[in-house]
Amino acid sequence: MPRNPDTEANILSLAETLIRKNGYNGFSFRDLASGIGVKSSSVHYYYPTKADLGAKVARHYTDRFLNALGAPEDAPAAAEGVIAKLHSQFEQALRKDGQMCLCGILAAESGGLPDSVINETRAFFNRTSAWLISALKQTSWGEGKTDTQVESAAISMLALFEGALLMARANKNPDLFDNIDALGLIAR
Amino acid sequence: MPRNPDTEANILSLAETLIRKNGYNGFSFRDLASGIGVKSSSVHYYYPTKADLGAKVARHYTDRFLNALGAPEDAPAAAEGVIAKLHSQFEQALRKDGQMCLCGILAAESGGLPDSVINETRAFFNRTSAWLISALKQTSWGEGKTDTQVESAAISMLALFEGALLMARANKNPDLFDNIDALGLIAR
DNA sequence: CAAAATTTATCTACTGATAGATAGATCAGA
DNA sequence: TCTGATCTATCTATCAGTAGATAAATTTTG
Repeated sequence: MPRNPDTEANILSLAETLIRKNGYNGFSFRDLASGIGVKSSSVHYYYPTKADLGAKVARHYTDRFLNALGAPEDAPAAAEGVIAKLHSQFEQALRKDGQMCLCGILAAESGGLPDSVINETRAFFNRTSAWLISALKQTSWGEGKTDTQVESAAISMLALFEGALLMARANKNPDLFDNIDALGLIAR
Repeated sequence: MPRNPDTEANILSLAETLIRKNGYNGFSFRDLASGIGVKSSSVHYYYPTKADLGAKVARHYTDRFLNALGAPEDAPAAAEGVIAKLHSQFEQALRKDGQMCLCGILAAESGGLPDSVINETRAFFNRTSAWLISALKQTSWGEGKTDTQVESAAISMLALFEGALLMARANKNPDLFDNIDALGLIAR
């Protein structure tokens, strides 16, 4: 039996997959353990509690998501490009076998989650909308718009993408995600 | 111990509340039983399996939602009015102690739900978007628009509302739902 | 109408499976 | 030999679901 130095990372990765498929209440330490070939006590060794694991999965997901977006200053100069960038970022989540955005599903379940998990979920939306607001302000569309207008567009855009993921998933129809009208949100 | 003839309805109602708070995997027959003051076996008496109960909760919710919308022919004549009607319908869900749309949370969890529950969830989106498409086609905004354009706007609108509910809930900030820009989706 | 049969609604008590979590042993490598 | 990582074994609590009893209400029948 060779040692596997990647156990910790494997747990985190599988936990993300399972949460995005079934939600926080839809997986167990035993699922993780059997999925990567260890015992459930070994999972507890790296992540003492489920809340601890959930919070770290969310943090990891958020960091990766924002890292892929890059610095707001490097965002496309046209608002259409900013939208396209965010769109493709969310679309990757969906195409990778019909998965929800991790924080979308956590937000839906947030009524009964441990505080640490909710806090990380909130951080995802805060950080992503901050990126979007910065990126949109730099575009020519953003010129002459008030802060309130830009913020409203940013939040609406995030909501639109999250909701479209939700519906595409329920309908088992990823194409639905491509047919949404995000450009309408910057039509005025 | 007086008999309670409303047990069946009480179960359905509490099940809806609990699903909207914690999700399908976040409540148990025992939660229902203790919540309404019977034993869990009595819950099984009315709803043999959890899948059965889940599907009936979803069906009941969808019927109530569409009934409140009324016939598409009776929808407001202006597209702005149609949007306002749908908006207020979703807002009620949120204001009634920060709850998600039932089918929104079921859609998020749909990767691991029984087929009967998924089917009812899908029916909610199909029926609601059908209403919205019919209602929008009657408006002056709908004149001259192609079927594809109207359908895209309708689906985008539903997605926007569902996603905004999600975010408002995660942020424990219902006001977020009021600041979204649904009118942008009919700006062109 | 009144007795008998049936149905309805609830209970107690239980099953096998699974949940998250913990204690203590073991084993490999520095 | 000490430390990190994994194991076996177990705990308590809870899960969905079932069996069988029971009391009351209802329906059927003589």
